Amino acid sequence: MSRKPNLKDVAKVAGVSAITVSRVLTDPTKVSDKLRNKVEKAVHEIGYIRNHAASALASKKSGVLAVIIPSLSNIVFNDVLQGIYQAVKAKNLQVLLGDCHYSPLIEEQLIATLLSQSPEGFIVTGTAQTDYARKLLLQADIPVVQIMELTNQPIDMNIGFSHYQASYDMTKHLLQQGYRAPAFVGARMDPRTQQRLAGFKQAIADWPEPCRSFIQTTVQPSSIKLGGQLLQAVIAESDNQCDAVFCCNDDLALGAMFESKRMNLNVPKDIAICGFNDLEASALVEPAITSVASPRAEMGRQAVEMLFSAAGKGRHAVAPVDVGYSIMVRSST
Amino acid sequence: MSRKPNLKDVAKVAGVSAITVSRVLTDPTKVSDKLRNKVEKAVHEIGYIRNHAASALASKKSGVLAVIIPSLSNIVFNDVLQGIYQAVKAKNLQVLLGDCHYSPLIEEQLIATLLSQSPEGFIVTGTAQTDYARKLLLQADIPVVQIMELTNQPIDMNIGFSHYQASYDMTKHLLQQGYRAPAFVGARMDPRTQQRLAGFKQAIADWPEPCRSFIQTTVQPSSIKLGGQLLQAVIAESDNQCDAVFCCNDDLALGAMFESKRMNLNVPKDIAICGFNDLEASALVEPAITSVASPRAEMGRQAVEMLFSAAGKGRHAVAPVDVGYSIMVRSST
DNA sequence: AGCACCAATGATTGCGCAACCATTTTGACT
DNA sequence: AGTCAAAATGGTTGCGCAATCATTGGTGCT
Repeated sequence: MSRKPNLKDVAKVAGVSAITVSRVLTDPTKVSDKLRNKVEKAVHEIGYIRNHAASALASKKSGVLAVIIPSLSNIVFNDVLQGIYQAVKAKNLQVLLGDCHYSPLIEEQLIATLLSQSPEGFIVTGTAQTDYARKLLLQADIPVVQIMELTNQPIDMNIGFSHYQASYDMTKHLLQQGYRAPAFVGARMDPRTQQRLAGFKQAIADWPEPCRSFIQTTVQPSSIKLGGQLLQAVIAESDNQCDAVFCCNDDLALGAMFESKRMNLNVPKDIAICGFNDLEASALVEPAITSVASPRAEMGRQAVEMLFSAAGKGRHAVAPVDVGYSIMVRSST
Repeated sequence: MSRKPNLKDVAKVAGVSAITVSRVLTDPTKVSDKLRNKVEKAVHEIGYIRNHAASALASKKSGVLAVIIPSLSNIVFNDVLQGIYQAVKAKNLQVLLGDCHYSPLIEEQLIATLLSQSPEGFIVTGTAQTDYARKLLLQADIPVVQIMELTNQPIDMNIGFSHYQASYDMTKHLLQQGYRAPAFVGARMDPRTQQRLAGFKQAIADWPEPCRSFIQTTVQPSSIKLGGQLLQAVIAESDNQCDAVFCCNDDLALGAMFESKRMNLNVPKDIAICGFNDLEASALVEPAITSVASPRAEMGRQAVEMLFSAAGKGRHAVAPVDVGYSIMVRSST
């Protein structure tokens, strides 16, 4: 046999009908032990592997879960992915992963492409999908979960936490520690970073005593190195007045921390540094960096569970889930 | 229209035949401008998305690339993945990603599962596949690339570099710097880590002058924290004799570096520290950490290219590729 | 033994698309 | 205008499987 074996070939070898072979592969309990053994032997003997395309076409089940994240290089989404893969392992699912590079337009194209695989569920990051992307997702009639942030107008289901509120709390923490000239340092400036910036501004505005504040942002992607550069920039721009730096993520914060060492600045005396995401390194550098922790893997896991409990129940089958966050106060502030 | 639109629905709206719509989607140059415009308008209007299962079944092309990595949490494989995704973007391919958690048995199951999707190519990490996994891959009659390491018996194609040689060179560097009691610190102990350990041992053995060496390993997964613990352990075990620590990766090296600060050890005077993989942080901590750099994203990119240039050419269409490495000497040694 | 009922198995059919081949239209040339 | 080749378009069919319904065989009961 040169071509790939199909169900009929197995059936012939096993001396049963094709549909019986199919049943052995999908639900062995439906077949008697005798036939099942014969079939399994035949399958192994000729190395039969089911044709997924035909199976998906006939059954209208693709066994595929579509996931779009904004970046493969940002370790934050890796944690979420790990949770997703862990939850998916038990179920009979394959993950189709797309990286939209923080672009809603690329995301839209990816959604169209991934939808062509008839995924049984869709996980997208954030809430900034284009109108057409939303339309496609709604039309697909599959459960959709938007993760990472919370929104009032979810496409379907939603799990995340408030970056605005977390940032507000962190800024308040800085002010409570006595810092009166905090700076917000942001890179990439994706929607979640902007929400963090908004929380920072509001916390400053709400503070009863007078205080100054500085803002230094760039659309460049985050990196540790960039954190050092932005620290330099904000110190220069503030004319040495700023006494605390709230970095929009821990990569920048680590970079700022390393740079402050080089500049012989004492953290937290000369300047406080805090970040966001609570990467492992943040807790282990000296001084350890105050950061915002959130249960990312758990969020990924729950997103998958939501997809499953929502299957066939129409839109908004599961209420939005706020996974919360914690301000991990450490010696850097 | 409640059910999902299909080719015929689009054809009706556009006033053409179904096959014309199909052509617009697969090769627009085969259709006149007039019809193409009509079709594209209709597609967008009703939000048509091609059914991939049917397409794959009819055309015998799945448009899928299977990739297996040992860990999603190890940032090293992220770099490779990025390269893969970048290379795949241009081609009309989707990536099916599997995480085998460093287990050949899970890998074997994953290979079987992913093969059912009729991938047009397969990328696996390392060279430690089980015999049955190798058989399945060979039988599938698709191009296969083993990445990360080099091997004399590749399943098909192979791209990577010698972890043994890199480790040998790094150890030699330590000895040349005058350290005479280096320790190798390893976690996870996957095949590549073992190759690094072997390189370390050989370099010690080959060194003309007498020197001591220490080895501290664990099968626990790597982490920054673990790096600190292993540093403590190796110092204790060597009775304070060891003067250099070669960590099997940069996570451990960073942890060792942070820990050495806490222990008030001067790096590199009291103790040298070096790592492997050259993560961004390694170059930016103070003192910067000597490490082994390799072109990981480029490796991923090239692996995809190899799959393509090999398509239809049978086994070993492309010779093994050694992407090499560089010892990044920094102030920690 | 006879009956009812359920489990096990089989035959037919259609999922949605692209390959293949047939037909029509276009346009380049005499 | 007429001819022919090439380009554009359409009709029919089958990819391999599982849903559906039909049939067979077995079991427990009176």
